[in-house]
Amino acid sequence: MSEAGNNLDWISRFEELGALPAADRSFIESHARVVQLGPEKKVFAPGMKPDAFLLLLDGKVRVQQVGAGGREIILYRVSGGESCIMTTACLLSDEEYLAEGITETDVTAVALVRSDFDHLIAHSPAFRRLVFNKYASRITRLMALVEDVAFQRIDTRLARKLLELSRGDGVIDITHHALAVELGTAREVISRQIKRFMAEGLINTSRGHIEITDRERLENFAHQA
Amino acid sequence: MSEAGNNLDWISRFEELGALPAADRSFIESHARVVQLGPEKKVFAPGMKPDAFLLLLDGKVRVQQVGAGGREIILYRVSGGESCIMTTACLLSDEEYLAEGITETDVTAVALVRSDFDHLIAHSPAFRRLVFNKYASRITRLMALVEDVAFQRIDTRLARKLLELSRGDGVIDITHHALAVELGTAREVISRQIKRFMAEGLINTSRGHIEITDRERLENFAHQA
DNA sequence: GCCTTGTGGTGACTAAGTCACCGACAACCC
DNA sequence: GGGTTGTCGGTGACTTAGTCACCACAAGGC
Repeated sequence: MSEAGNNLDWISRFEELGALPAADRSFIESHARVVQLGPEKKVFAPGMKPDAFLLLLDGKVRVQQVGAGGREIILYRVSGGESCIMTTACLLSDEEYLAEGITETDVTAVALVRSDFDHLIAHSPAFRRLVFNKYASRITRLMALVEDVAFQRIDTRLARKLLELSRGDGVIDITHHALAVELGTAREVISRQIKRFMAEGLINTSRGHIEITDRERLENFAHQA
Repeated sequence: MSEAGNNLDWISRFEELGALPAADRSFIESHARVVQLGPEKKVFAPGMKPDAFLLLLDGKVRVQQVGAGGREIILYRVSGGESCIMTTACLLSDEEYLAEGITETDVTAVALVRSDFDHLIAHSPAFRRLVFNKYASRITRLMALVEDVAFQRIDTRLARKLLELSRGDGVIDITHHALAVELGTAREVISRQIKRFMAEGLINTSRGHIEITDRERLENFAHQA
């Protein structure tokens, strides 16, 4: 974890921070630490307790859970401009992390130690809004995830995930294993489903690579039921 | 929804409210509405938006999601002394309810309209703590639920649920269908698992009734993996 | 008595997950 | 180049979970 200088102009890049009153902005500027991390680094792990509030400026962090049998599932991702609710939740309720957070890209974040976080929450309505708006909408997303896992067929879930991950050109670079982790299932299940999609002519695949060839029919799978 | 007088002494019954500074307490007393509801009433449903913050004084509300195929799963319960995060989340982020809330007993609650809620959040650190502590710990519970649904076998999950629901005497009055809703699975799956537990001598059952006869071995099922 | 509703039991089937293994291929070292 | 190693993906055989259709029985209303 390397530290960068404190006098970058990150605060203006971060739109919602830019909207804060001048007093809050200068409080943050003088108290926050800017932190940088490479890709595939662990930000936190189960059993740890957060010591600082984190605001992502740039990059992406995935938060995933590891089950008993070693299977994993991705709960959500935090990207530039957002804070991690897991961290906020644990800070607020003084609990341990249950999941792990892993950087997926180079990441730049702002860290505020607990006492500074408490001070801002207490004194800045704008900062409170910034923290709790995202926080709240993440809860509804988590509930939607429960429904997804409990009730949706995996062909539906895989089709959705492929569409979500595909860039405009319908190309995805990902392994079957990584897709299994996205959905919290087993690699073989993904492999077989991918084979079926390919037999149907919906996609083309090669090692570590998937190409959507019939987006329309794939969307039919995604939106069924 | 019937209204009771505003001058009950509910505020002292609610320990965490009792800890609030006098100014906050009197603000709540003068602005809050006390609401009473019978059992099995819908408090909110998917698509609605909350218009007031709710603090449960007495009773129990279950929050559950209905999936596409009509299957249901219970996300969590709110009981006396707690606020409903779903409501708080939707208030804070201006979103619609995704799940439904149903009273399980007679319920007494305190309702604070949005503007009064905002005022307290802004001006009372103690009220903020009260709201967000529970809020935060509920998030970690939701994540644990995701793991449970995604990775645990249903014999494990059922054993756990039976132990959780059993009173001290190991007696539970519940139908197979209701158990299926608790776990987000199908009634037949529960019926068969119950049959296996009975064949193993772990429980005794009759219509709408389950009795744990070998708690120790049932706990082995619950704690496996 | 009959009829309706709620409850749970069951067989036959499909879907999903597990286990064990294997082959293809890429990366790396020598 | 050849050899080793690790990742990636394919597959058969099996178990577990969920679905579908139907039936039997109990409780309560009429």
